[in-house]
Amino acid sequence: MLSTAQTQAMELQAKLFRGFADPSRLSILNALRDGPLTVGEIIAATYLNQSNVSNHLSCLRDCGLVISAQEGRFVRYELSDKRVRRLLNLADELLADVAKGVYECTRYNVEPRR
Amino acid sequence: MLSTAQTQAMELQAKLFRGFADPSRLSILNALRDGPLTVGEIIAATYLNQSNVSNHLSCLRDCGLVISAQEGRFVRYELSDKRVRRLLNLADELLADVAKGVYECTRYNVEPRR
DNA sequence: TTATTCTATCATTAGTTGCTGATGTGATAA
DNA sequence: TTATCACATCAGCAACTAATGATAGAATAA
Repeated sequence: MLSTAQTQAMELQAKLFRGFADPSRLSILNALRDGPLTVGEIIAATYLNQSNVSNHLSCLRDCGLVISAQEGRFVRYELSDKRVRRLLNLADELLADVAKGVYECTRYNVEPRR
Repeated sequence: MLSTAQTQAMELQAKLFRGFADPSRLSILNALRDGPLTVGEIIAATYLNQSNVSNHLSCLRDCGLVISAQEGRFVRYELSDKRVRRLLNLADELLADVAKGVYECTRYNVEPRR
């Protein structure tokens, strides 16, 4: 049986992965793979709007995937840990092999809109 | 600017992570870390109900994270790739360090219900 | 054959989450 | 000071998704 502690650990883990599990957040994380960026630079790199980027950055920061530093009027963000990059790399690798399966995963949200 | 190809790649990646980003699916994946299990064994290990497990397994299989094999009346599931296990391990590691931050990530769905 | 076991699928519902525009805040410039 | 810039926060809506119970199917046992 699952203890409460195990359940909690899994909820935490799920929340961690949720940081990676949205295209907008992933595009932000990918933009940060090459180094720190200000919010404005992230907006330019991702073509998301300011409000949207800021919301996602808050989540990513709260969840420990990125860290931020105020620099004058700007705020600079970067990946918090080498392992965040390694997770992204590992996902890239895995994706290369299972891409076909993922692409065909039509269980949720890929049905043509009516 | 993001090309369509890049956008698609990120949507695929997000979908891949989404497989990990739900407590129920994670509990299934964790149960499978130690080796293959039948659906019934997964139900017993996770305390999720049959329908729920079956739905999540379909998604995990479609997304390439697990593979299945019929064995008589039973269906045996296992992780599809060593890298799935490595992703889980890496997440464990990362979580140990950022657990505090994740725990305090109250942006979504952790507010006390009113 | 019929009954039983094991698993998959489906529809409904309730809850969650991302997006947007408006507003707020803090820092610098004029 | 006031104006402007960079960013954060908030509320509302629209869309998505997980859980459930009912049903269906496939394999074996009786």
